[in-house]
Amino acid sequence: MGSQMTEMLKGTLEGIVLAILSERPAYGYEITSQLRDLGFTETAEGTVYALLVRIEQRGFADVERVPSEKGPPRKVYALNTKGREQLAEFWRTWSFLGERIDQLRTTAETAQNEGEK
Amino acid sequence: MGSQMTEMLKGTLEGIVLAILSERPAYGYEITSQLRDLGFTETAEGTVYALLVRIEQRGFADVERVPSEKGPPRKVYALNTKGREQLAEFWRTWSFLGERIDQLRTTAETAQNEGEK
DNA sequence: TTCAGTATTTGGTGTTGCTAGGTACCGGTA
DNA sequence: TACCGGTACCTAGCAACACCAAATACTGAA
Repeated sequence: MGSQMTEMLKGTLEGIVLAILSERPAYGYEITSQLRDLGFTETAEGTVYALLVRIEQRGFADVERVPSEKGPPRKVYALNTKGREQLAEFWRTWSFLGERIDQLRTTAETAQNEGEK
Repeated sequence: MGSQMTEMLKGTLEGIVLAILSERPAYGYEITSQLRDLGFTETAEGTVYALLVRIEQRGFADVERVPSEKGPPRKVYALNTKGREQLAEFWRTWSFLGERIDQLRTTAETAQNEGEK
């Protein structure tokens, strides 16, 4: 996808990563590949790492260094209480927005069809 | 709502306004109040006007100055072909994102419930 | 003439994801 | 040994976006 997706991910990517972390703790490289599997093939590695720094700084996750057999030590992020609250808030905001937009879509398309008669 | 919504609106507000314009031509002040009616009570006027400038500059809408009885002349924006294409692209991007996120939500909540057993 | 409502504009700010590169550790291969 | 691909993390600088604050301007009513 293109720049639309880039702009739309602003504000949602954080929620997406929080949701991934809510399933189980994970580290950056792992999250990046999970995002690829999810369909976000164009999300850059650097983006994920920067986001994780932010998540840690805001106290949404606890971090633990775990040695890896295949490379440098991993930084494993585990969602904590504050992070779960943030995720819940994300779902609320997402639902609100989704409802309005879906509503707008139906009325807009109806208006469109009326005009085509 | 708070800053979550602010960030989430990035990239979607343009689509929302394009959708509003797809129903019928409108001017900034009018769009602002429509947004309020839609539930976006915290969207600043300045934001809408800046967005409309962008929409015009990218050639998504044709603009016409129309005198008003109650104040300064209105700048009426009418969505054109390019704008409709952009709107269609917005719906595609939105659907894609929505599907992934909803999917993530269900799996995350399921995992959550499993953990609570 | 002051005020509220209508209507648009503009400069500066903070947050965000992306680009593009770098560092570092490991195993296998030439 | 030297090299390379896979793993794993970090960073500086950038562009886009929504928001804030304030200004301008036109109208009719108090």
